[in-house]
Amino acid sequence: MADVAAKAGVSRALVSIIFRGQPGASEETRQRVLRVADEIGYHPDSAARLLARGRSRTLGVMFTVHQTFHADLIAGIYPEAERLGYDVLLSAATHGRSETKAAEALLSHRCEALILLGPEAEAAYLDELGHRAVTVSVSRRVPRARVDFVHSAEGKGMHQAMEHLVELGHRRIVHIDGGRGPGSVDRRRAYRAAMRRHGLEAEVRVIPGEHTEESGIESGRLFLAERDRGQDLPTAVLAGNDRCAWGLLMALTRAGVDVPRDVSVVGYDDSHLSHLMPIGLTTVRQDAALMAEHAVRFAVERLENPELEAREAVLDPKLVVRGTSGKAPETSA
Amino acid sequence: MADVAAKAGVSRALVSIIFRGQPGASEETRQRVLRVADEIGYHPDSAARLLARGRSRTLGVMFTVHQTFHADLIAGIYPEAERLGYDVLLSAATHGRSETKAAEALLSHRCEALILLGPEAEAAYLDELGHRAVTVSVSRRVPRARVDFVHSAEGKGMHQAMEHLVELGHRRIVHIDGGRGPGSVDRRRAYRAAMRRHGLEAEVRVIPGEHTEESGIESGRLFLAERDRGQDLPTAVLAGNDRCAWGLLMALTRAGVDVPRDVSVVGYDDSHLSHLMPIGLTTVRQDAALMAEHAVRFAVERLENPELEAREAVLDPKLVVRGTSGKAPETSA
DNA sequence: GCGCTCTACTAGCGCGCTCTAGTCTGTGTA
DNA sequence: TACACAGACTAGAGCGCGCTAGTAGAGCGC
Repeated sequence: MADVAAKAGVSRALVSIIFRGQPGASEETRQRVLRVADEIGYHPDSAARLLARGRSRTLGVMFTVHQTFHADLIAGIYPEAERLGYDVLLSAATHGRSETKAAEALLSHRCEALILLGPEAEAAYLDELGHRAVTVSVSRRVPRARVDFVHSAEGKGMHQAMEHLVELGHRRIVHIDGGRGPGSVDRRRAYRAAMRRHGLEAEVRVIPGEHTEESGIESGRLFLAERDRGQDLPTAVLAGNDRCAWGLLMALTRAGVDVPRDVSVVGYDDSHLSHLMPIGLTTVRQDAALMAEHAVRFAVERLENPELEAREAVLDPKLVVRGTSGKAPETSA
Repeated sequence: MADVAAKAGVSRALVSIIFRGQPGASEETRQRVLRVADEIGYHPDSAARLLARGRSRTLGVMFTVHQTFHADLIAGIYPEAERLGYDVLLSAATHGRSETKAAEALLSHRCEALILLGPEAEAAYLDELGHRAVTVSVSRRVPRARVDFVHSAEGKGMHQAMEHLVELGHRRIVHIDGGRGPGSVDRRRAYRAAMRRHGLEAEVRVIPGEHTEESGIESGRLFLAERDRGQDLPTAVLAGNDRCAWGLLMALTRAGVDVPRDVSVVGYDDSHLSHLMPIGLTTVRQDAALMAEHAVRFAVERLENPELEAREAVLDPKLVVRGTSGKAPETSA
């Protein structure tokens, strides 16, 4: 920067002004300085800028690397952040890299706010994060923590899915839950409530699972093993999310079970994968772009007005009926 | 930091030493300072650290958000980077956020090296990046650019796949290519060479595509439309990558075409999705963990020894035979 | 001529840390 | 006793910017 200033015959301060796009420099000088900078190959150093300015205008996003729905969310976060003049940095949690590490990395890189996509860490830790920086949790409710919360109305989504299945004549409806996964508790509860409402209390069955393909496959194997022992298959399965639904679909299909003739399968998320299945997946759609937008806006608004309380946005999900759900098999009535 | 120093009754310099884990502080003081820091909630500010140290020890990784193979690579990058004492920052290219933007973001956040996963930007731009920072390209060859290159031996992979198919009696083998996607050129070339070698020049057919599910679906539709017009289906298809193979599989399966009885399908990558298909995907395996390891090591080695020339690592891919490839239908001989 | 405002620009402090070049003890050695 | 030396610690410069407070000069009205 000093070199640019010297070569252009101005002070460093003016170069600074020009690179920040601030008024206070004549058009002529501006052009000259920019040209000189380009020749030298000068790019402002954001570490120094950050340090001097005290603000980074950077949002940190933590996600899970194989969670396809997160990819959809990320795609939605970038444009909104850019619109509001914020940078975005990503940090992934993977097998072998805890959420804690991912979050700390973002924080130490001076992200002003954290957007956590479906965090599974302990509530106490999330609350701590909420005190260290503006924090938004997507999909995972963290009660009593200083954390904004964006999610879809899990209850409504499950309700729609259940109505759909019951209308198709299903009674033996099983739910594979999402374990510690975000939204799981609410979905499980809504499933139970819906079953009860339809007088199907006796049929309630929740299989512990998680939001992975493997979990779906495992549940599928379980059903098949039960069938081989003479039990009936469920007529419909409400999976914890699309990935789980997919795994289940694979397991059933491989074993010659016809979906939806023998078993109906319903997912959750409507990640972009769900219409890329052998038959389109009936699923509960969460609008990723909209959720991302809300998350970014929550973060930015609280950054610009620290007085603000943590808020909650509930978006309406919508059942998307595709090919994996159909009439209940007659024999099962 | 000053607060910690004051409260612990030492100088800032000593606090710095302790937080860097350097020798030069007694165990007793060390404990005391750390305890005080914890009480105050002090975390070292990496922007300032970075500025003062002149080095960030941070690797920037650019990836494409929906490219599942990239997720596998990222999962491999973290542990290796951590082992070598480097931080990792992620920046995604998406629809609406160009690779240029993603890369510039990393650079302006002071990443010392860039690891580009399957970049599709112009070679000239990649070369420019190579001059601005240590740069490693994974999967995409950039001739004559100052960029390290990690990839698998595309030729060998395609060779194995072709031998496999020919052995199964296939002759009408079509290749859906990957367009501008990384490795496409080499794969296309290897496909042509293999066809020639087996005296199948007349059957050579390359369908322009890309590394997406959509591309696979489209190609599938094309084949089906041709069949409806009386043409024969190909007996085997070598897709550009797993995602493309998957899309193709979906399109064919939906139309009642049996894979592998009627058509064999072979993918490329062996992303973690490929064994999650209705029937396991026969595919050419690229070892993501190993590629990631090489990429990180290249970057770090060149950072610590700037004299080093850009290098190339070629890893041997390996055909993984699963369920989607089988004997050629007899009628097609 | 004066004071005023406005534009174009500059001086220099400070952001929070690292790092070099020390100082100050206490201990072993000739 | 004198001297070297290691260990524990500190002073203070400097990393590359942003920003506040300021100056110099042009233009204007009276």
